[in-house]
Amino acid sequence: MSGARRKAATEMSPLRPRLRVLLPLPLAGAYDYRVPQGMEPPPLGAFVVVPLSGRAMIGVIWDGDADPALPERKLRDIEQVLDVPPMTASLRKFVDWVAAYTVSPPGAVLRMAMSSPSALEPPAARAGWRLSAAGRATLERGGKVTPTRQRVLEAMAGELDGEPHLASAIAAAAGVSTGVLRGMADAGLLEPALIARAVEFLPPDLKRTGPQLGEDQQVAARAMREGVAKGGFGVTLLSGVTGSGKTEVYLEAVAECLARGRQALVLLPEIALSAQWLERFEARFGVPPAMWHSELGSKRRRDTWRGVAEGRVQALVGARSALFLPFPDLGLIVVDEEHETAFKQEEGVVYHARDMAVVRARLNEAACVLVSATPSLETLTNAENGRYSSLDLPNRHGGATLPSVQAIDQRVTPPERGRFLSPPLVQAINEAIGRGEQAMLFLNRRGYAPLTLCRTCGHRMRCPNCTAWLVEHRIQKRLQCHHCGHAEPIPPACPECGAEGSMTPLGPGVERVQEEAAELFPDARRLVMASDTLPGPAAAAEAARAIQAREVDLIIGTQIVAKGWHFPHLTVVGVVDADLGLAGGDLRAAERTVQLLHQVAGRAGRAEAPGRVLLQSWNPEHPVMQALISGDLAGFMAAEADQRRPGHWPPFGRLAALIVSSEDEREADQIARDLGLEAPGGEGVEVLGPAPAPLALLRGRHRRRLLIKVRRDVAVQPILREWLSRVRVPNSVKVQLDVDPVSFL
DNA sequence: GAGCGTTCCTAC
DNA sequence: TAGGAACGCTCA
Repeated sequence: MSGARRKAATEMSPLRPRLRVLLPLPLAGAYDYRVPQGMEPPPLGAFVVVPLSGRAMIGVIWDGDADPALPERKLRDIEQVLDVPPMTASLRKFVDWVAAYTVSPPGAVLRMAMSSPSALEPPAARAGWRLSAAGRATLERGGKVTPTRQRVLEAMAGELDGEPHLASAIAAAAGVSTGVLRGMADAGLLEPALIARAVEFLPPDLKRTGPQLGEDQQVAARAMREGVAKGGFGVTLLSGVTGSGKTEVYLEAVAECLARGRQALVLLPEIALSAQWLERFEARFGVPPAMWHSELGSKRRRDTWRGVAEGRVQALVGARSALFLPFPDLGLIVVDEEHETAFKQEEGVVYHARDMAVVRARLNEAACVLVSATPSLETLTNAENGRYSSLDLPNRHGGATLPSVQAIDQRVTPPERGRFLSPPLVQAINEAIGRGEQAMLFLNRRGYAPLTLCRTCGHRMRCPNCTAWLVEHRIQKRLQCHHCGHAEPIPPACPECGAEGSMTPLGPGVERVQEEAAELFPDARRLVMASDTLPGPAAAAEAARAIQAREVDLIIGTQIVAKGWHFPHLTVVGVVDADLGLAGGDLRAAERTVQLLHQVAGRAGRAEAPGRVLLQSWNPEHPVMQALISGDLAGFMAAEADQRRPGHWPPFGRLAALIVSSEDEREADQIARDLGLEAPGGEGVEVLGPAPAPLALLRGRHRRRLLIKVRRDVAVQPILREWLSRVRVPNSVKVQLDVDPVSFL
């Protein structure tokens, strides 16, 4: 090319590089932008500000080639490259992977990885002062200043490193009052400057050794450390009975990971209830870990996001959304209570944090540890076929024994009419309290009564927006819907027939059990633990403290009492309605009931005093009750596997749900039918439905469900994409996809 | 996700 | 026929 032609080319077609930018919006893919003249092309993963229909938006430089066919006139310039570490290749891959797996737009997944719009703004700055050019010159050339001013100049150049500092800090360093600084600023010796405020995240102390481990624990901890030390990807199932000290074992894996200079992430199902977990972390490492959950304030959120991105956060504990944080070098992911359904995100991008944790670990060449006393069948199956390695702690730590579990047959020793606690359970509680020990009543139902009914006409109080009964909450004096938040006062008369004083609560909730307990055990100090009586982490922590300090005799709680608490003086646990979770034809109803009740039972008898668990059941022969009584959970899970295997039910096949919803019932029906008519078929593919969802009406939307079941070796995502592309869905109808559904409501 | 043009309904 | 709400398209 001649010099003249080259010149013409640059002048006539000012072709500047095009880059793909993924925006945190539910768009089909990345958009192309131009690198403006004079801008160094930002690297892959850089956070950039770009215009989108006139507005400025933050996006990320994404992998792949820009579309050369896109006309030049459509392109806009990248406006700015943000001063944030670029998103790593492994996180970008993870975003793409999750989008493909969940059949969601990649931008919707990216939004989770950007967490909060403010996370990317420059860190908060405070106003301070630094030496001006004049001040510096005065100092260097020995200009004429008063001795106090001279001291300030010297201090700022010397011990304060020439950096901007708060007025108070400068005054203290120079031994003058801040008034001197004001005068110097007026004289032009100082100038205002912002102090970048990087929040400190205290590094975990790796020299501490933590509590003494038992023999089993030491063996498991060593294996775990070795797994982390050898580096690379690998998944380990850490199982063990409640109270066997699994947490201390995996904290050793965390220690090993940190010692190798890599970051560690621990996912908990509900971080708000984890006060005791935080204490254990602090006991091991001397400092609290960084935390990530939905209730973080925007400032803390931004600081933590930055701290993670800049590698200043070494260990972080968080809820499922922490999986999308920008760790530059993640070496370990621990998923504690891996069987918990709280790891499933049910709205927006529908994903299972436990499964995605395994994926992120693989993409990061990191170790992954799944922890549970009652592992899910999915995880057990992966361990059995060798995809995961496994470690088991078969004994309780410190010589404590497992509680004995018995059923109380409600047909033989029923509670009195209108009561819910049977005589044997009442007696056991009385005995425990009499010995100065603690007892617990568990009922997985909030409120006073799950149903309010008119004795005259049979009218039942239902939610106007959902297929659900209204639950009486006597403390708030209201009827509430647990699905949409609808609430109304308790009617004095039947809204249907007008009968006065005819409305009757039916069935028990924790509030009603507490009322009965107040009559039966009037001298016992009682505490109700439910999500509405313990509104925040502080309240939960205080409750745990009061229980440990023996300020409580009887705990009455919903499922939040099942979460890994350590109550050393608790010896008797009564399950008010052990059959509760078994109703309904849910695929995992039995598995989940065993897991929940086993976790509840595990609260009993931790220290020297042996524990006793009593299950009130109308069907004590049920395999679930038998598994709990015998303690043979492995046998139960094996039987569960045998039931699911032949029909290719998960984990031996894959499910995906399509939930069609619309405010207009006929429209929802129509689209569900259309989808049914276009249902894919073929080898190893089966479609069930459409059928009205169990929650046929939710928040005012009518819902229909279809379920597709495919053999394990068939990829369901391409089938789903193709299926949806064949049906025209109006905007008023939403089709929500749920790959690997956990809930069938 | 938000702005904007189009369409359809309603009030005058 | 003007005004306004509802809808849905598009953004590079």
